[in-house]
Amino acid sequence: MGIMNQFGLIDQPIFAITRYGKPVMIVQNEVQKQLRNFIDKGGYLPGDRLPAERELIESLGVSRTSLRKGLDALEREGTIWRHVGKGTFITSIGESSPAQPPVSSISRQVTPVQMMRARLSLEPAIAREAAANSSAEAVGRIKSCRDKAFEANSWDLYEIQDDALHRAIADATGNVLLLSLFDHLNQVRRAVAWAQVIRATEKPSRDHTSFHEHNVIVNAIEARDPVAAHAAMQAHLRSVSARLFGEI
Amino acid sequence: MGIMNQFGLIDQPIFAITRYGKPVMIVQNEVQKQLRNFIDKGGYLPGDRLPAERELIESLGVSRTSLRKGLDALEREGTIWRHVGKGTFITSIGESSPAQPPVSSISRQVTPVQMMRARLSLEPAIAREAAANSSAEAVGRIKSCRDKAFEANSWDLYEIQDDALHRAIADATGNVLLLSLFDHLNQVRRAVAWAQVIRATEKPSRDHTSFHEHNVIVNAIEARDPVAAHAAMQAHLRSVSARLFGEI
DNA sequence: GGATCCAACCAATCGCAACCAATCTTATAT
DNA sequence: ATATAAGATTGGTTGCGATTGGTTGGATCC
Repeated sequence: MGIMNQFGLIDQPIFAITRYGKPVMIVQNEVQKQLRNFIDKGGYLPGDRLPAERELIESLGVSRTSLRKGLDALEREGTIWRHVGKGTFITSIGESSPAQPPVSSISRQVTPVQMMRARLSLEPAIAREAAANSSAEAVGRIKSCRDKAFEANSWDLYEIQDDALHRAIADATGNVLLLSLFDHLNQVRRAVAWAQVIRATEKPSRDHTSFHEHNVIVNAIEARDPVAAHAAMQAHLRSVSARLFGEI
Repeated sequence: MGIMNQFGLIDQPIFAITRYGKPVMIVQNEVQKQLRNFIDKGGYLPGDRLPAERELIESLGVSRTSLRKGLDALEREGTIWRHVGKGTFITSIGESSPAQPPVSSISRQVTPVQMMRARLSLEPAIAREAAANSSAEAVGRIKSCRDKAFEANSWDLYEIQDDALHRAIADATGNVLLLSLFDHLNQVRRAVAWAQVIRATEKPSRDHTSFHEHNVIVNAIEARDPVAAHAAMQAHLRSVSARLFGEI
């Protein structure tokens, strides 16, 4: 390939001096013209794939070196787009798709213990932020959730309200990003819980330790005590963890 | 599945230049388009089961590899879900997740300070988990990243290597979910940083405080000292934060 | 001397086929 | 009738060969 400067390939002279002293734009590589023609006549639309280079050199009757020089120009210009192993494509507008792996894929790989450790990594910090930043209305919503969870008369309903409580806390941070992280975690948690442990362990004793723990958390947040909120949430999750696995 | 890079599947052109200024909405996986069409024409309703992959490749006339790539996209998008031994199903409304808002939306709403607080909420905990669980190979990768960051001779390159270092730490937790949370955070961070602060602040002093902080973190992880790792990461982020905002 | 051509090689990707593990179905034994 | 085992089906994974854009070095031509 040619020499690179900071803008790209140094390729053709931009202009030349005729014998009569009049500058003339050279504009294009001969091959470049052929390529443009080939694309137009061939009816290629945005997104379409051009023939492979090794085929093009036969269609156009040029060497691969100069073909690639022409393609380089077209790519620099933005007309085409190339990628090794795939081919050369007519440029089109696509969404930049960041493409996180789907939750189902994650939930398949993550073990219940890892899930618990992830919750322990994130949720106490969220409780701390909530204590530091929550508005009065947010605290009100949290307390409402706590009460509904307490009054829940079925195990399923309790889980729903427990979910809502934890999410209300994340919402109380006033930090969209933290809320988004919590939601992401929670989505995976639902998938994992559904597929694995929870249902296997005993469902009975809607023991009141969780309710007490909830109270400690909510009180710490209402008291705007970040350290206590962090500790309370950590204790709560450790308690849940202990019930599931018998330890951390 | 295709090869993953740190952003996801390598697939179609990420961006393109509209020479005529008119954006042309195109490009999904091609197969993805076919699949969407197939689902619509086939009258599949939420909860219905799609034909097996080995049948679909005949109906659509594509290879199983690329079919699965299309299905991956649809699953990530939430329109289908799959389970080994059962099949592929159209997502039913009940179990459809609340649809995470796209990264772009979040990055628009989140302030740099909130971003920093989110990092402070998650990354120290990740460092702790890394110290507790990292394998020897993982530590090696981390140290390699640290060295590359140290040797970076441009600010841009440093940022890239710094990114890689932090991600290597998240990877060292061995916890797919934590890694996924980190990636989610990082995606938003890139969008926010790009749009707002970072570039506005001074770029000069590649001061060595960050390098020293990196060393402290890496050493703590290598020493398998979770508490120290947590503290070191927290100190590092506080230091970065101080440089950006002048305080926490 | 510089551009061009050619051939060989590299690395990313794709298509294919075989294999794995979870699940469902069916047959068989008690 | 129920329980258990064997087989079939399904999504998930891996390895191989072919294809494709990217790169390099030497031969050739002006």
